[in-house]
Amino acid sequence: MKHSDGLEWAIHSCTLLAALPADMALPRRLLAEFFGLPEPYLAKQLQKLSRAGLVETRRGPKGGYALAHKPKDISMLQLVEAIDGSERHFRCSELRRCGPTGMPPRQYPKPCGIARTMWRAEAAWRRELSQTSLADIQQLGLQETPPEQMAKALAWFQSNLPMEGKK
Amino acid sequence: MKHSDGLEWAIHSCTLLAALPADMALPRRLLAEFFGLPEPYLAKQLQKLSRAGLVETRRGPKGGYALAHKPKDISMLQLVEAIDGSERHFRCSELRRCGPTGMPPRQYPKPCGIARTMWRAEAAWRRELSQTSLADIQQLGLQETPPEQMAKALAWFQSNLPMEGKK
DNA sequence: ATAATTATGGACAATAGTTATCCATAATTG
DNA sequence: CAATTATGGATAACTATTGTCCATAATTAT
Repeated sequence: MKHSDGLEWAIHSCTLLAALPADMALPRRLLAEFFGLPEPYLAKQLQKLSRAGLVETRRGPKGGYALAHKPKDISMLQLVEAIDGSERHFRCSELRRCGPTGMPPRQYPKPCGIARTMWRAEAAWRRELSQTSLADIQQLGLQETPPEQMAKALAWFQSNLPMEGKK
Repeated sequence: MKHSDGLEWAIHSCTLLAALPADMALPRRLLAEFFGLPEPYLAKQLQKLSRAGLVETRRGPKGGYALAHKPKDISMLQLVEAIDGSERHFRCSELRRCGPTGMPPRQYPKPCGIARTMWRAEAAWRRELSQTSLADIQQLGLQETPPEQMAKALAWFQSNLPMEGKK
């Protein structure tokens, strides 16, 4: 019972994209290098974000990934569901219908109380996640990133970005 | 990202144990048969419950499993953690320290905002689970079990229980 | 047009986690 | 002593996650 590592990567990637100038796309090679992640697998996560409509992609030179919406309009829940799916974590296999005393389905109008209880807890979890936006995350990041790293990151991008480096 | 099937089995098993007379233990063979589950693997789940101190075990004839506490004193959270563990679902791999711009650990006094956000949501999930007891689950079960199944189950136990059947 | 850059999606392999079984052992009851 | 029952270790099958590679399609700049 754990989230995939890809989820963490995706959230960090989107937080970084959120800091980019509006019209700019970041190629995944740079994304992967910036975080020290395996590029081909990060690509899978970005594809999921793309299919979920959370990031836009542009092919070709000057292409890459960019947020499809403003940071305040992307919730953590959307990111989580894009990567880990939106299926419930607890699956009810209708154990009450199994075994020598089980009855046919129509005898059970409601989902079983155990499942309802587990699902209620999941709903509370989702509610929390839906109330935090990428803008909130970005805000936290800006507050907590050491100034030295901020400077280092800026410099790194300036010397690695496809355009500005060579201009 | 899903709970193990064993969790569902464990919760159902405990709900059944909750209905037993106080001094009675149910052998796992009967537990497995009642729900139509593979006995050796169910045994693993019961072992986890036992190690967590949620069920008591008695070996030998007339032995088996019984709740270690009153149903109202066992929370769903305890059951979930006994089976699926109490580790956080979201693991922070400190991505902010990775890559060409990462800084040494001491530069980051607090856990990263992304992790804190994910953990806040997990806390909400835990809170819900901790507020529901096995007694609540039992109550739901009693309300929702079709009367026919109740009768069938009673009869099944009477003819299969080690003692009363042969007396 | 052509060449270079970049994302896409499918196939595939390695690793880890879950599910499942078996057995020798220990404890208890009668 | 014999029967019953849980324990814990070893192991195997299965499934999901993690990770890589490649042919293809799209876009940009020259």
